Amino acid sequence: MVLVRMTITAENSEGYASPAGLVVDPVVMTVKAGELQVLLIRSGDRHSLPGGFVLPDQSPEEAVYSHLESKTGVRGIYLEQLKTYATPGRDERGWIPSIAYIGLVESSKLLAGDGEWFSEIPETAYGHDEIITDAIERIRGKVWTSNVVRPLVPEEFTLGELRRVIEAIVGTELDPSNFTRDFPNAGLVRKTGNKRRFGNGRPGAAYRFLSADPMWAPTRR
Amino acid sequence: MVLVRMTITAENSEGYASPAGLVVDPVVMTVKAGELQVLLIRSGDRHSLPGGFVLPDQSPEEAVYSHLESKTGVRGIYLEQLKTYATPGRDERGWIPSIAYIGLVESSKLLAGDGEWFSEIPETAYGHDEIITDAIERIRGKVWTSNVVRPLVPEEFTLGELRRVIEAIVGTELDPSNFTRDFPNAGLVRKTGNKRRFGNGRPGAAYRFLSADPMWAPTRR
DNA sequence: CTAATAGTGTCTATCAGACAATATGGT
DNA sequence: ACCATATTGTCTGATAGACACTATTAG
Repeated sequence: MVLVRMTITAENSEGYASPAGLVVDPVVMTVKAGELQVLLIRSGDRHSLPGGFVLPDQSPEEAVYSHLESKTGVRGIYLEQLKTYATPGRDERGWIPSIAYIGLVESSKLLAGDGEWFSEIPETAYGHDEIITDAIERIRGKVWTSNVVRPLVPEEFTLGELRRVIEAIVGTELDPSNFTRDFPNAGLVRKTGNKRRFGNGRPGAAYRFLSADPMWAPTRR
Repeated sequence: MVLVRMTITAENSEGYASPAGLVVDPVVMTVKAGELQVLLIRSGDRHSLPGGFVLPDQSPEEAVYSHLESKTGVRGIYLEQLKTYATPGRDERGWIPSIAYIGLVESSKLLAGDGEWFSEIPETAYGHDEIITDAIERIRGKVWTSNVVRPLVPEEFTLGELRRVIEAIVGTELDPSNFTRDFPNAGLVRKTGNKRRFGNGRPGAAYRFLSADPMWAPTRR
């Protein structure tokens, strides 16, 4: 039995074969039910990242925000370039490099019905499972020294609230007292002066992230 | 006066405009004369990274090694993907995304006459100066916690020798005694038992990197 | 009362920066 | 003798992990 596939091809004005297209794929993650989850859309009988083709004269950033919004309703988030995947055969449609991006968003920001959150990665199209694995690794590395998790907590939050989110991302439990002592020293958050209740226990001091824009903790050598 | 340019275009078998090509650009750096230097080739009246087009059915990695070797004679090095640059207008030849790579190599490995080392970045073509800036930042971040600098020292080296190389990369002086005390603790090198002279002073213990393959220091949280 | 969350304190081990002092080679 | 490199040691302050203990709220 022979497997037949339709592949797209392309040729440039000099007569050489060229990529059939350029796609962008956002790996958008959230923390929901105490777990790190990834935003995927249905793609035939499998699932895929909510990306798509870049148009001529469009920057990859424009394209990735546009596909993400039209397919899932997620907008106004920060996406950072992760890596480009262009191994031959990765995309069965043809020679189509994919530039992957990462971002975090509150799970409630999902508006359109096409997107769904997954904590276990289902079968994916276009080799998207490798991209997701890389994305999780990258996000884990940035949690301690940058304000990446900001979109996952309210404007004001307690340190316990923040700790639960970080625990979900890194996948391990953290000592609450050490976390309260140490995290504020990273220079990413400040006390607001307000109190805030999280769960049933004693209300705690409310904190804010210093900046809504991407920011690294000071004093990394 | 109107500036006229030939631009390459492409169309795929579905009738849509597609990238005119895909290029790969290696940022190969060395330490020479106590300075971090970048390998560039002449490109008309400017300079550029020794990269080029990816062929159909070729992986970007194959392509980047092949262009690097044919243009500069540099071979057998490790290249790591840095970032992809695809802003419209970046490459005046047309819609041509560039996947950039980084690598380090001993300056003596340059064989072909087309390549040259630069410590000050000259005027570059195709927006390559931005790529070079990003590459330098990335390499500086990896020096402490990985064995990236291995290609820049002999098989066996003294800690002072290694320190000079790292100083050149990060651009600051390091305390010799603290460096000898601390660097071996990172778990990337081991004493060989031999002695080695570097410069005119007292001979020191010779060290080797544990692995020739890319490796991170253990115990990063 | 108990359970849940918040916060302080304490102890120890490790690490980083500054820097003194000594050791071993060349010229 | 003097310079360059190598190495050990010492001090101090910061940091991280483990963990005891207290504080404040809901139910």
